[in-house]
Amino acid sequence: MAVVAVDFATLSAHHTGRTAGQQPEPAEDKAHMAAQTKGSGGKQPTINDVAALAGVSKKTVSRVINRSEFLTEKTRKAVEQAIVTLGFVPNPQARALAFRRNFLIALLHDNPNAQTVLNFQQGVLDAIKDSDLALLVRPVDRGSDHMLDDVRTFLEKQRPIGALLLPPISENDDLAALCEDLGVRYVRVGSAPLDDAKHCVSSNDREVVGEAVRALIALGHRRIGFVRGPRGFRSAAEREKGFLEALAEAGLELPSAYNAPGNYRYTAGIEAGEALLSLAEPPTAIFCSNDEMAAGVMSVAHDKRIDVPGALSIIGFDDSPTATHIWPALSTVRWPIREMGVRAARTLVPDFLPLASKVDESEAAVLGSTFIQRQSVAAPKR
Amino acid sequence: MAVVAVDFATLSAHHTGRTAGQQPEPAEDKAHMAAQTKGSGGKQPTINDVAALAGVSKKTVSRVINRSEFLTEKTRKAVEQAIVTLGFVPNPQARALAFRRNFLIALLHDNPNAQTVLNFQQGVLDAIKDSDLALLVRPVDRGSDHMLDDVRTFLEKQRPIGALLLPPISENDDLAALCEDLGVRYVRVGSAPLDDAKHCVSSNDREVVGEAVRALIALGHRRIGFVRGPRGFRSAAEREKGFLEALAEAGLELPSAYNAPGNYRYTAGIEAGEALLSLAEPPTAIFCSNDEMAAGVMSVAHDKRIDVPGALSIIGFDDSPTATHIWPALSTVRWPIREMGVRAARTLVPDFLPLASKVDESEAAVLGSTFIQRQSVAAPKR
DNA sequence: GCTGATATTGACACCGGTTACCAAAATGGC
DNA sequence: GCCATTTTGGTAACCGGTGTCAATATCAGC
Repeated sequence: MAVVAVDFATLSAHHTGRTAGQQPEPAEDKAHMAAQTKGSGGKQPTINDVAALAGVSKKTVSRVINRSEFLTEKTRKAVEQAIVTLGFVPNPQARALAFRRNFLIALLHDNPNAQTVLNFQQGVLDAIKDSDLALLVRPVDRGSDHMLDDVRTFLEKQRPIGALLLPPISENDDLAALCEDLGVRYVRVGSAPLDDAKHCVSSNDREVVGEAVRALIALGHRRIGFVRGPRGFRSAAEREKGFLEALAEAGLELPSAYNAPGNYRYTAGIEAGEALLSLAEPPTAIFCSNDEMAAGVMSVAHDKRIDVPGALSIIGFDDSPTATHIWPALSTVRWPIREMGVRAARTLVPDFLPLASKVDESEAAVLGSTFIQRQSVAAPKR
Repeated sequence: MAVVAVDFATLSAHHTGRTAGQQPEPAEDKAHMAAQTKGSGGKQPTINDVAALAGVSKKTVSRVINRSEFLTEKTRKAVEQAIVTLGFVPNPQARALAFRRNFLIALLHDNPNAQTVLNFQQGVLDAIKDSDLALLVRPVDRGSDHMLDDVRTFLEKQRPIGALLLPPISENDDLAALCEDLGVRYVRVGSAPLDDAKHCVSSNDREVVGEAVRALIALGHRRIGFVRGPRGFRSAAEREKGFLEALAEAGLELPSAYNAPGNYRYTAGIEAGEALLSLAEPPTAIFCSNDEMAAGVMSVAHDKRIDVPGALSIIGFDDSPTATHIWPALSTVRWPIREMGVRAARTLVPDFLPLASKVDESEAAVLGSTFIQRQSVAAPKR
């Protein structure tokens, strides 16, 4: 399931049977005939048409297309003129076949946060804009038993040059190993370095969470609660570390009652809020590992008529649309996701991108998240 | 900009100049060599390898792949065995070239609501799961002057079988005409029929908005405000019509002061809220043309200490994540977007999908939106 | 004007599939 | 058992590009 760009007739080592896919086959070798596009007034011109019109060989036209340096200006001009005249556009499939390599990169994600995926995608597109590359987007079902097989099938079918792995599936080492094994490049995106610099782009979530917590402490908060992300997620672990470090730095402790479990969902925020705000001595501030849970905590506060931020400060993480839509607007940490998309693409396929957009080796592979102050945070009441 | 799946070396009638795309060409015809994937222990098996192993001709293997009906069970078994043994996966590019048609459909969108795009996308994927098709996703910059040219270039390069147009760009007739002209099938998704049944999938927003408004009236609301969507959007017009019709039905009028402009953004909701709630006689209920603006209105209500829903009921539209994350949870209209994705795909390429998923001609092309009651609505106070 | 070196260009095979067309084999009616 | 008919498999050409490598054009130097 969840296949964005897949499913050529399935006959792989992994799925032996014939697929359910039924194809119209009125008579042998006539399959798909009914589906021919009409085109507006004829076929697309080919490289041969261009060659004929320009009075050169198709190879020369190919050279022009691929910007070979060994061409007379005169020849190039003639060919370009012919190309324009005919409205020629090289056939990507034919090029891919001849090059023995396509021009695709894949974006694999299993992200609950749609905005994150689209922002990252936008960054990738920014990066590959002036290249020959195209992007296939493919959601992955993290929960599925055959997730790895699904991805394998996808990669085998599409054979992209490389794959971009968004968290949380970027944390899956088997997935990285699979890419490696199939000879598909990969770059993992994470909250912290997940791999060597060639295979990873990350942000400094931990530090910035610390910054946010220090801001709370500076305001005078001493009783600060924490809503965790799910166990086993690197992002969750980083956020927790950053939180605990900042607390320790200030000589504060986290009572176990202040440490609420969560799974990044709104309902978990509700539960955590109920638990934390029912305590005899509730926290005056709560750091939530993502915005959705923060929204849950905040609605509990509203239900309980607890003033935010007067009686309770709340901080989230992600800077999702929710963060600005809820009231009061949520202080949160913004992940430079679009920028990470750009960086990830550059790291993945530096050799296919315009020079201008290549990764400067001197740049750190870690991009900075930002703590964003909004109305959900204030000094605690006396 | 905003190109998800594009950009083969650009030399089209529309962009004559050589692109900035720089390619590594250490020596002529050696381009891209450095980028060869290593593959894990050798090349991918081809149809020839399968044919050799199975002791048949490649044509026979091709027949197996394409499920020709004229084959002995014995032959088929032998070929399938060979395919499995070698782990053969047909090369999509080669197939596309030979078929003179690729197996791509494109999803064009320019949607502020990321969740909507991903949900729709998921529906499309559900529909094409067992087919040979793959999906290219491409954001479109509605605001750009050369939007049409960008799309044209994209379609010419990728030559997808068809394109799915999501609102609001689905409302652009020029875009539909462009597809028609290029021989690319298309299906437009809208809040109301935008085209004939072959080219459109829509929901019944108008009716459901009416239902929502009638619910308000039934609760006793008489002073009902309206926050419009942007002028020129079909979706906005439909919602407004539904609203006005329901009001008229009940013999109510919409004072012009109760009719606030909006552009689907949160800030417009804030402005509308400020305006409506500052009136000497403010509305007791406000219908907002989308959730984001509803969130804006709600935060103004909170700022003004107006109790929601006690003193003010609010209804949104979209059932975005925001609707459930804000407090109190927003009553809204859910658009059956995933289902529409399924339907749109079936309408676009019925001849490429398994029989089971073909559109039943008897089904209406209009899918039902649903009014969802949540906590933001109650009877008006006396 | 000739020679050799170098820059440009083209002929041709090939990428991995598919179709057109034909031949061989199997089937079946008489 | 024979011939017409149907099923099956093979050969060659082709889809629209690119790689190889040889052929041709250009040019500096003598």
